[in-house]
Amino acid sequence: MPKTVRIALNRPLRRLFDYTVPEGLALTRGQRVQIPFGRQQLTGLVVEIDSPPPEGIPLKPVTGALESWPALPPETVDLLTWASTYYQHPLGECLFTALPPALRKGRSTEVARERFWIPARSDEPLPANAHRQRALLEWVSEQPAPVSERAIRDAGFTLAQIKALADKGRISHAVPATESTTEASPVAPPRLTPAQQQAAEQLQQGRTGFDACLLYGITGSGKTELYLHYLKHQLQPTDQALVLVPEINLTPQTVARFRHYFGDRVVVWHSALNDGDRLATWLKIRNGEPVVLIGTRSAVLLPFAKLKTIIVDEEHDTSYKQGEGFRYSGRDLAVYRAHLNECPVILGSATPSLESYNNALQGKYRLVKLEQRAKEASPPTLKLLDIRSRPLEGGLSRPALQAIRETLERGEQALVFVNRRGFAPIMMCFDCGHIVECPRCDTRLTYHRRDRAMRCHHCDYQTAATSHCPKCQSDAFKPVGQGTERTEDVLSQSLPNIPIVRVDRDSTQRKGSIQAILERVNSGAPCVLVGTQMLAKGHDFPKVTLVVVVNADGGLFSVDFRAPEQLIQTLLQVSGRAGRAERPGTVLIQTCHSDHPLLKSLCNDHYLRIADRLLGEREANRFPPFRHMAIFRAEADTMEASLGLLDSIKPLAQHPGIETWGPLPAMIARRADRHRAQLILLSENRGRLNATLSGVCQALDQRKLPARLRWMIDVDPQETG
DNA sequence: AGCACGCCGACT
DNA sequence: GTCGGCGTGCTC
Repeated sequence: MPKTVRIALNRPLRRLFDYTVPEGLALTRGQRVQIPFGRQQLTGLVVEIDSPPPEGIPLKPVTGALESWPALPPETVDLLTWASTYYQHPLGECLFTALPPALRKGRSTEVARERFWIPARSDEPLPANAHRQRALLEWVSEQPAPVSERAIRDAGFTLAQIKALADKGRISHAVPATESTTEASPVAPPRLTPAQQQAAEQLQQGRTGFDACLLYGITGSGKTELYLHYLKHQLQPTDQALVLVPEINLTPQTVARFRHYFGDRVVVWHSALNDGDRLATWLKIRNGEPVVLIGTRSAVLLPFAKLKTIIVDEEHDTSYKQGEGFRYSGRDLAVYRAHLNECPVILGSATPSLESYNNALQGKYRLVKLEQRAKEASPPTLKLLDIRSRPLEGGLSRPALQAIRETLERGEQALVFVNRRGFAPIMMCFDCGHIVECPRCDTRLTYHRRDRAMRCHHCDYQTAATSHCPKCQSDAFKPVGQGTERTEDVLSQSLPNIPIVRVDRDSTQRKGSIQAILERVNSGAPCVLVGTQMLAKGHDFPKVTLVVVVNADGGLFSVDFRAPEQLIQTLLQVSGRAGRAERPGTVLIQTCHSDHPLLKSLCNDHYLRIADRLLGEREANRFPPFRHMAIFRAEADTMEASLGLLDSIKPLAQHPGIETWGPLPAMIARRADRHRAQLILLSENRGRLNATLSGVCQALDQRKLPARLRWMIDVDPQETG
């Protein structure tokens, strides 16, 4: 009987395929193989060896292995197998996300692997006319060994010349020095303030093996120093470490800070890497080189061989949750990975997610607090500015504008936070009441005055702006509401000679432009920053002493149960930009609801007290984290089709201990001409919820659905609209 | 997801 | 007559 293996493919199939193993081929779990599939040749991953062969199906043999070693080590396969079940996403697609693009489609690791050469002891003569080969040999002998092939070619030699010398045995392969990723010179850990020192000691007092810590450190308390200090103390020379950061925080400054302490050990992983860099970095990780990897969400899936510490910075950040396809949470997988590896994980934030904070309260995570700013400056003072029946210009009230003026007169900088880009979120006719909508979505078009365009922020639709109402031709056709462009314009008019710097997705599209902007701002001249969410994340503006929040009311009455948490987090994060240097900061929050308890507590309480209250509300309503949530989403050409599909699966989901809500149309019911609906599942019991999801998936897989009717599952959804 | 097969409409 | 639209079914 020939041996058989079970193979996962990079296809949206919730099943595996069995193959026989040809005589003499040894396969292990996690190995890449070439296999015949229908009439195509595909790359697969071995997930089970010596699996019992299925009855009555003639098996094809594996064509061959792509490497002699497993591309994914056992721990990584375990992680992704668990994730596949937890998030109800096909195993093959999960596993393949842990491979760099080049390896997903059967490219060889050998071609891509950087070769190194050293001169060899051989006296085989070179032909008299081979002067390039002679020159190459001489050049290689002069370089510190081993010399990378890249360097040889950069020095003006060709692959043919290298090969000719290698064939004559005059040069030979060398194992690349793994020492290339050690610290250039030992640097002492960063100096800590007494408060940081105390927190550092608590971090280090974790039990051996798995240990999860929630580091609550207010903005400006110096969490990054703590991470650096911790890694310096914790990491052995051969260990690997993973530092997860939100995309926007992965700046050259952050990397430079880590490089200062860890030199060439620091390696980055983010969406802007090209396929070549991705493969090279992936191989480093896989080869067990002792890197300190700073990466975004997907870095948690890399095939670390010697992972000994994980840090998740800004753990509350919603961008850790993948919003499509394999909808995993980078933060939650980090914690599970620490479990598998029996290593510590630190979740850091000034505004911890209610999920993590609850875990800390339950004793699942240790809570370490750092509640003092590192520099002398005291925390910013928050003030509510009620704007009911106050005249506004570009969204700014007189007192707010006056405060900005005074800040500038003191030679300091101000930051204005507006939560929408563009000029105005709505264009409305004051004669007929017409509002311009997206033809493909149930949304309003945003007016972008800079390029005279109307744009949908939910699909790629865009059209030229008109000066008259497109319906009744009236010229009483006006922008309504605030966008960053409008606030920028008003500030330019009110504050002539003062630079107004807008920071949003539109103004920072060019690569590196945000860096240029930040450098200019931090050079220190008085200026006003106007921007969205982007400004609230990661960047420090030492000269900013005033933050104005144009409108805080958006999140106060939202239907999304996470809205209050996210409002508070955003406001505190943007507040944290103020007064980072010696000068204390002020935060003015414009609102029409200055007596709203949530906003009042924002000014009076510290974050954990607010979090306690919000958790209380979540508990009273049996929302996560007090029950587990999953959403079935459907989209189709009609709402009837979407709702119909969800209606038909609802009985399958109605098990004891599972509550279902809906199906209901999504908050934006039509998006890019697709009609979307959702069915929400809630349960106290994670296992039962998961089993229910599995059952419904199986039933749906067996059903033949029209091609244009799509469904998906979102476990632990971030957006419930 | 691919890819093939198959069955109808509108072109040289 | 055949080129090509995309509906359906299958992949160990």
